[in-house]
Amino acid sequence: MCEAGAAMSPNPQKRSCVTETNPTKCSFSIERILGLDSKKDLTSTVGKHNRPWMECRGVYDWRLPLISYNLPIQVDSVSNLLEKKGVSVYEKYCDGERLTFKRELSWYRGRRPRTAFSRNQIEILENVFRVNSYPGIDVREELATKLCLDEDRIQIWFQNRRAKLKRSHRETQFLMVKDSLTPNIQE
Amino acid sequence: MCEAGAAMSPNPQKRSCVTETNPTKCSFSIERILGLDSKKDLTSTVGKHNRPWMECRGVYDWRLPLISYNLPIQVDSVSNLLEKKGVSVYEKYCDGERLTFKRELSWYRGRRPRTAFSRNQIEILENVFRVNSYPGIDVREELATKLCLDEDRIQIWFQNRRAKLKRSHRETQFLMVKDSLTPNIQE
DNA sequence: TTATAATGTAATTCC
DNA sequence: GGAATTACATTATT
Repeated sequence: MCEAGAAMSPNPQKRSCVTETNPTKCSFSIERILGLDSKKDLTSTVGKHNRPWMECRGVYDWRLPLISYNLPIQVDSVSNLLEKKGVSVYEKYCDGERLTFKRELSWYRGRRPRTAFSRNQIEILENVFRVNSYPGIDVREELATKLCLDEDRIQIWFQNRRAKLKRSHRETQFLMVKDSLTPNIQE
Repeated sequence: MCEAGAAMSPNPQKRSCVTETNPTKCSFSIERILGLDSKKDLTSTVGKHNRPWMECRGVYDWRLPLISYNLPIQVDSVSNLLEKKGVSVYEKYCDGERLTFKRELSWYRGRRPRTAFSRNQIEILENVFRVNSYPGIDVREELATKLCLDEDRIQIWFQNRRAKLKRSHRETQFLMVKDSLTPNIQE
């Protein structure tokens, strides 16, 4: 998660840095003491969240059958598979062979199914957002009750909504600056 | 994160629901929606902390120019209001009147750019964490030197890491209790 | 393809 | 230092 876009944030560190070059070659021996060279098992203890939608069956079972068919496609990577035309999401769940694939499979298993807000839900959320984009826990709970949503969904919605607003502001400002800095050559 | 408050309660959403019926007939109290009942003055603490990235210019100035773009406005209604009154962006920063407004602004004015730790940094931090999740100032300083990070980042990282660990423990316990209380009817 | 729900986590604030 | 909450970057779904 952190290494993907590592060039994103400007890191004002200007000391001589051994971070990327040779981390195992530090003069002090923390790495050795801690056995830094051992294979990493950092993923074992992380990412365990409460995901009730994974447990339940029946109406709440959003997952697709795991052992129905065999995927007749050979792919080298999950991304290839994902981008392959004609391969439905349903089929993707059914391959149990490849490691990367399994990893991705479990990944799919662990993600909450995307919530599709109804029109009215959106309408109310937007109305509240216009007045207060940072509703407290009480308002969120009340909204959750009224809208038949988890409070978590409310909170996430407001977070995403704030990000969207900020994005739009940024774009607006960018365009304004761009326009103001661009002399109108046409005339 | 997203586990605030009611994160532990799997909400089956079976309550009586007004979502589709009458969205405009909500019984929210104005004060609560507006967040006026629990509004705290966060502005009094602004500037109380040491935030060198706010002061410096040049290479350390991660911010975009205050004027023209990267408008740190979130509440569009207020923003529109001010702009209609001819208040410039810079003036908005200096506005000492509106608490909610300053609250929004303070986040943008003084927020440190998100640090993207490298893979090696994370690896070392995780290794240290396994051995000691409460490193003293000496270890933190040593880590900071070796990893080319501010000691502050180290401290925050361990703080967040402890929170993460605690979260995972809590969720594991929750699942265990839930499982033990759920008789396996399928046998 | 786009919009946005969901995720992980660094950063902030208050206690 | 912990709890809660936020912004931010990113992923994945529709």
